[in-house]
Amino acid sequence: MSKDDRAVARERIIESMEQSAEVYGLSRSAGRIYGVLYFSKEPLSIPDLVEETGYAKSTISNVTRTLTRIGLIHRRSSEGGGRRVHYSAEREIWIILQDVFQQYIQREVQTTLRTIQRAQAQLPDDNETELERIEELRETYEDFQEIVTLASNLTAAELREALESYER
Amino acid sequence: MSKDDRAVARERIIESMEQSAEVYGLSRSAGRIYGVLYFSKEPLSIPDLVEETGYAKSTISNVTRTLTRIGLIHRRSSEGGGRRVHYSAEREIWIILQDVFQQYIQREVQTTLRTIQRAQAQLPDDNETELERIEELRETYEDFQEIVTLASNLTAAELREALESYER
DNA sequence: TCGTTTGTTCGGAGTGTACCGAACAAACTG
DNA sequence: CAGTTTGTTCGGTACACTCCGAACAAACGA
Repeated sequence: MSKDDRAVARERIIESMEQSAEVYGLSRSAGRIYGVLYFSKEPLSIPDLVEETGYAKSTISNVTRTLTRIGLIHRRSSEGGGRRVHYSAEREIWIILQDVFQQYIQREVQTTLRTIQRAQAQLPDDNETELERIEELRETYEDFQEIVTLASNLTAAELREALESYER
Repeated sequence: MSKDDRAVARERIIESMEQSAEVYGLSRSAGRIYGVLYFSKEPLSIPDLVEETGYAKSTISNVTRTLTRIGLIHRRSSEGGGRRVHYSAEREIWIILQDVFQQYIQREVQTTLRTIQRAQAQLPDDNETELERIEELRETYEDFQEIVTLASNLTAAELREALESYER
């Protein structure tokens, strides 16, 4: 109801975002900065963010760079065309997750799969435990790759529907 | 072909596992220990692992505990029933991933969702940007939760099939 | 032009984490 | 029973990471 209550609710959610940030391998400051931008009506400059978050200017500068690189926030040169830069949050969280998936998981699965395939190519089939293990791994990773590729072409709603409508 | 070549291939894959371990928030040593166990014909004791990996006994002890807790490896008291303990790798990687999902992602999504719902309950509807933002968030997280729940009941093959057979 | 504002870069302090070696507890083997 | 082997616990070191403040570069306004 009161302005205070709303601020408290907002603060709780931002704290939750700080925690989520850690899970995804980012710093707490990244979570807070994203959170503040998420709730802000208009894009914020670096001094604004310093004011809102209490972090040092340099911290804001560094964190906004990585957040921009990942795609969690967007960087806009202000209307005036001047040096001043404004940041806004990407609010389509599904898109963010897909990007993270693309960058981390998929890349990681792909390089692993390549390693496995190369290792396999170098080995003749003289039937040993090791070779079976490697073959096992390859199949699993091929499944992963396919799943990730397919999932990253769907929206959250579509993915949900795909799973809900699936009959075993 | 030669024993050496096979060792090199194995080493490459284990290095790749070290890297994957970091992505999943574990230490490099955890990746290597899992890798060695993955390729081992029979379960290994802590001294065996010291010999194979070069890590200190204490490191092996600590890391095996966390790996066991997560479910990546299994701990077996040896046949003799004595004090000696043997470890073997869980080779169904999909099961591992599901567990990690369950433990990290789902828990995190759930607590966030609870926070949002609580925040929402405290606020009346006096139509502000912030309220819309929170509502937006809630819907997204509800989708996530549903997706994660559904996916964690499927095997990799089933999930793959569900996605492949989905028509937009 | 000079002072002010904005953003980046750099070095450093504080903190957490991975790993090690030593000390210890528990069980086996002679 | 001593001596050995196995596993855990504890303190310490090395290293990476987060964040800060200061110095700097670039653009603005007087």
